[in-house]
Amino acid sequence: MSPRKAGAVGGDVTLPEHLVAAAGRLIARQGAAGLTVRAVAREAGVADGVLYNHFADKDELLAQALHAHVRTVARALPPLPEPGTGDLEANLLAYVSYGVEFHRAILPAFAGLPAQPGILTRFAALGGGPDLKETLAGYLREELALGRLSPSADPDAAATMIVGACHELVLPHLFAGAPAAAVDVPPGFAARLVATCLHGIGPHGP
Amino acid sequence: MSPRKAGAVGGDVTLPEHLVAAAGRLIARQGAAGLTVRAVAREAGVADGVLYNHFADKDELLAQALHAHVRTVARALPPLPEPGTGDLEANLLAYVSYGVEFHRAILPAFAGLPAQPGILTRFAALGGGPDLKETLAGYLREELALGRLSPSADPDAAATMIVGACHELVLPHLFAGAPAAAVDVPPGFAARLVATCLHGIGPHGP
DNA sequence: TGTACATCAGTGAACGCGCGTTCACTGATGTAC
DNA sequence: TGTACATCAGTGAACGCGCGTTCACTGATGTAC
Repeated sequence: MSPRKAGAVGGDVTLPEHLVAAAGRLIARQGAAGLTVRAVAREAGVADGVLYNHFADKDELLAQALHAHVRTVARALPPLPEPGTGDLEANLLAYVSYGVEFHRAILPAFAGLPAQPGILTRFAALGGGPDLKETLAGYLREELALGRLSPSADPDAAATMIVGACHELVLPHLFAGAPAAAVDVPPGFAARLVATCLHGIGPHGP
Repeated sequence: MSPRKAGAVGGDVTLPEHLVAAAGRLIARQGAAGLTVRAVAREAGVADGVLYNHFADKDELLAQALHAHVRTVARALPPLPEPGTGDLEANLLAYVSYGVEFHRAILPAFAGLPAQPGILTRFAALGGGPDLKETLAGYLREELALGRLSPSADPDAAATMIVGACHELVLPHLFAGAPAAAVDVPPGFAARLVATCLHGIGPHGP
């Protein structure tokens, strides 16, 4: 009852998993936008058409590979700080570092995808990725409730600015054609972002 | 010595200008990423191949159309405030409004283009677009020199956060497949961003 | 145990399509006489 | 002024290519006897 096995699928990995992993490697290397099903098949070492035995179409395979890629990246990052623990400034710094690293690894994979809405729709149907802005806003709301922030602090506005800054440090490189790995943040810049957010730039500040 | 005129080119507009304008209309409507040369020719009301009499290839035409689109958008926006004039908070608010409007109009046109580096390279060779982050940083540097900001204010960090927030308000819509026009910023959110940037969220703030 | 057969996931050549691009041809206009 | 010709930008059918997808075929494995 067992039919033949695919050429390059080894061990206890199923062929769909093998295909998702191969697509994920290509996504990490060159983004999801320009991928072809033949490139995925070659990377996986299997026949061109085999993906249609396990996935409805190319979009479904790439959406699953994107989802796996995002989870892989998130797993490799250090955990985010808990409200009320440790130094506030250090915690915000951790959020900024996390955001920059996360977007450095994630944005290149998504670059170009707005032109292919099918993949994004299926990716969203899989639950999408973690929402860093909402996570940070939640963290700030709790710190505010704990009295560790100014009573007039605005968690949503602050989270939008901090996460936006993380985007801003990565995005221009994508549009300049630079490789994703070339993104480097000047030493101390994250600390300057945190200090600006904590103390403000207005004339009444310290 | 005058050969025939293109079908739909009227008045004193040259055919290259007519093609760039047609491509610009399509870019404003649906972005540059999925455009085909046939769609541009149909929009312009001319033959498919005529663009190759005036442009090296598709990338050159689209890069010029993008450049024209960006200039058109920038012309339609109100001028940015000058350092040392008017109310500081109102000036920052003007920068935020400008940034949101600018990105709302510009980002959809560029969505998907990182997958087509040729267009971006040619666009950059045309001088690219205005660098809002650098413009805002320059403004803040002058306000700092005029003593209208805290002496410890960090213009680059603040500009990165403010422009990043403008991106952040527009980008998620692009990745959710929403039409560009659907981007709406909650009333007063720009003011909250400015207040957060001016006064900070730290426990020592007001 | 050994042999013949049935199963069905994997295979990869082929299909249809849309793309960017080319180029032989068209025809409106200026020139020559 | 009227007629014949030369010019050359515009035209659009056709080309070559790569894509996503299909499907008749292959062959390793389990089953029957």
